[in-house]
Amino acid sequence: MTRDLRPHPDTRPAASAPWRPTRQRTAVLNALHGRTGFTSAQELHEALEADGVTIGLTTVYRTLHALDRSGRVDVVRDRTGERLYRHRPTDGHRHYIVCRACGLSAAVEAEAVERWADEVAETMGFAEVEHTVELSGVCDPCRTEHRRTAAEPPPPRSGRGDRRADS
Amino acid sequence: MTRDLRPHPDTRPAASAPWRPTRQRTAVLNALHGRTGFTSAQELHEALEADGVTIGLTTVYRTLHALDRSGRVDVVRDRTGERLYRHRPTDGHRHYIVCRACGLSAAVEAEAVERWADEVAETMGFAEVEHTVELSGVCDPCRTEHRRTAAEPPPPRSGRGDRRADS
DNA sequence: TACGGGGTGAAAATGATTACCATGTGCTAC
DNA sequence: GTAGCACATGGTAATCATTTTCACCCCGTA
Repeated sequence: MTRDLRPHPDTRPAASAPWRPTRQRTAVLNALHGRTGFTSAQELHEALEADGVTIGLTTVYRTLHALDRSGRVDVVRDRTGERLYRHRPTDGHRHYIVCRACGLSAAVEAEAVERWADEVAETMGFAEVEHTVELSGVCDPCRTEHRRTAAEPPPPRSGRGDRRADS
Repeated sequence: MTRDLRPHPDTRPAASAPWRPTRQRTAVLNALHGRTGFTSAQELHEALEADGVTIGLTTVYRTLHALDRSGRVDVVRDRTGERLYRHRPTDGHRHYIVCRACGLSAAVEAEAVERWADEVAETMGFAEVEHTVELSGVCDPCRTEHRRTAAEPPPPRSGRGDRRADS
């Protein structure tokens, strides 16, 4: 029926466990810093293996989870529901707009939304409110390119997260 | 790797096809109107079968898809990524806040977010911008109940979407 | 050296969603 | 009413990201 939502026992103990910077964890972290856009766990795993890093997919997922919990990465979901990760460039909660065609991601100012979420929570009498805001669209370059190559969809430029328009 | 994002050929033709109100489609629609909260396709299917309606899971998914495309239902994703559907009470794009404990859902005023999204789209040079806003929390009743029954998590009151605090 | 607590990862399991495809059903023209 | 056709249906088999399992490794410490 519904997937069990309780934190699964596999990752839960880490809540209080010390963070040991193992070879694999460091590799994941580095890989995340290397890429500037959003990346899926699977992509990350492939990239690591391609770079000669021996690491299990399980470990990638586990590490990404841990990073998420400790707020060191941002997570979005693409339209298929797949989770995409990205190292959090600065502190604090960030939101992004992602190009559906090329994966370009750009941080956006979301103060307004944060305030709105808090407000809603209060007026509705909800506690422990979490919010997810996902913005997607087609960036300018992709749009113009698309106009040129009428028929085919714009070729994904260089993987999902290899470009950026941050800062 | 990444799931194929193209609209799959199985449902695509319906884009221009007429909407035939078949027994199954009517049943799905009725079931959606009967429930006031968000419901997963699987839950809906179970409920229908329980009500004596013979219908394939495939058809439920297909119908929900069609309703989504035509804007007759709202869709959110729970934290596992599962899609939850709900009939759209009025016209226009609506946003909700959903209780993680009991499934209670309430429509919230989201003008602010809409405006913000449009603004962001424009300043970032993105077109065809879509936004997803998901708010979840713990509603007041669940909170008090939880305080009383210390240990166990608050018992899901009556299925994911059987309560509401709309209007 | 034995022990113990993370960590790791291959393989199997899970579970929502889709694809396939043979069959059904309701119009419409004749 | 019946043939033809386009849309619909639904069982079953994939897909596919993510989890779980569990045996094993690594490393600091007693």
